[in-house]
Amino acid sequence: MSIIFSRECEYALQSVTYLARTKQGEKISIRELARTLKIPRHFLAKILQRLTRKGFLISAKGPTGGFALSMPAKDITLFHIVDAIDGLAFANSCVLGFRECSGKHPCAVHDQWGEIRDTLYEMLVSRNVSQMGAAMKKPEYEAAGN
Amino acid sequence: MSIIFSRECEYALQSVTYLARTKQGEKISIRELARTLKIPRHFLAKILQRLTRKGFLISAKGPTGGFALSMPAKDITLFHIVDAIDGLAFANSCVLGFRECSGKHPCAVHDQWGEIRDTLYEMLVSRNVSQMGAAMKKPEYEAAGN
DNA sequence: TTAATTTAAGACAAAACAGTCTGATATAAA
DNA sequence: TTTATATCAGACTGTTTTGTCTTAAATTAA
Ligand code: FES
Ligand code: FES
Repeated sequence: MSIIFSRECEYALQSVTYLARTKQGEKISIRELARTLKIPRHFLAKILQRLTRKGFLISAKGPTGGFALSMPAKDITLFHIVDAIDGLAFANSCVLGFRECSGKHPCAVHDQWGEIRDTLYEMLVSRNVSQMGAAMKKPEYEAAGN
Repeated sequence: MSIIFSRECEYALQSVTYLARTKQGEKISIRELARTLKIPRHFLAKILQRLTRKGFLISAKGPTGGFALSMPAKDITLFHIVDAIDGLAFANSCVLGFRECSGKHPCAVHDQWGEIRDTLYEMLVSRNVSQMGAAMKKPEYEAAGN
C-alpha cells in the first residue's frame, strides 16, 4: 500500500530522478530503467509515455533509442511530476475524508493537518530533480551516469 | 481518492469521533450514523463490526440497539483506530515507494519526509477521540449528544 | 533492403478496494 | 408469543488500480 502517492507516481518520481543523473544527451531505455529500478516493464512504458506526452521527457524509437529529460533537471520539481500523475487533490482535501476542507467548518485535525500539508507542499516545490538525483543514496542509482 | 487513510479508515475515524460525542450509555444505530455522516450503510456496518471485534466498540442487537464506545473516549487515540484499520505501514515506508526506508540508504527526500512523518505520528498519538469530538466543527456533528 | 531494436498504443487480466445484498441471529416491546 | 428492529456474517458485485500482452510504427545498422 502506497502512502500518499500512487504506485504510478512513485515509479514516475523514481524514473525521472534516475534520468536526471544521466549525462546530457544520453538516452535510457525502458528495459534498463525497469531492470535497475525493479519496475514492471510495460507498466513503466505507459508511465514514461505519459510523461512524454506531458512534455517532461523526449523519446526516440529504434536501436539507440530511449528516454531523456526534455529540459534541464533543475527546472523540474517533484511538484510538477506529482501534478502530472496524481493531481493536486491532496492540497485541499480533508485528511479525515470529509467533503469539504476549509477553515469555515474544520474537522478535528484540520489545523495540524494543515501544517503537515504545508510542509509536504514545500518539500514538493522546493526540490528539483537535479538535487534529487544528487541526494539519492539508493544503490540502484549508483550505476547511472557512468 | 483518499490522501493517506483508506476510505474505510476515514469512515472509522469519523464514526468513532461521532460516538465520542454521545452521552454515556447512549447507543447509536448504523442507520443514524450512516445518514448523518453520509456513509454507505452496509459498508459502515462492516466497519463498525470490525471495530467491535477489535474491542473499541460494544454493540447491542434488537430495538434500542446500536453501538457505543467500549471505553472512555479519552483512552482512544487516532493512532489506535488507524492501527486497527489501515495498519502502521506508513510509519516506516519510503514515500517514494522504495522497498526499504532507512538512514543507511536514504532516498532523496528521506529526511524531509521523516519530519513530516514524525509530525503525522505525533498528531495521531497525541489526540484522543474525546478531544476530537469537541474539536469537530462539521455541521453533521452538531446534532450529536442531544 | 532486411533484420533487429525500441517506443507507441491500446486491449486485456489480475488484484485491491469500495460498496451491496441477503439471510441469520438476537432483543425489546406489544 | 409474535412482531418489529437491530446487529452479524459472509457472499457477491462494481470500480479503480496495477500489471501484462500483442501488434504497429519508427529507427538504426548490417
Ligand atoms: S476539514 Fe479536515 S483537514 Fe481540513
Ligand atoms: S528511504 Fe525514502 S523516505 Fe526513507
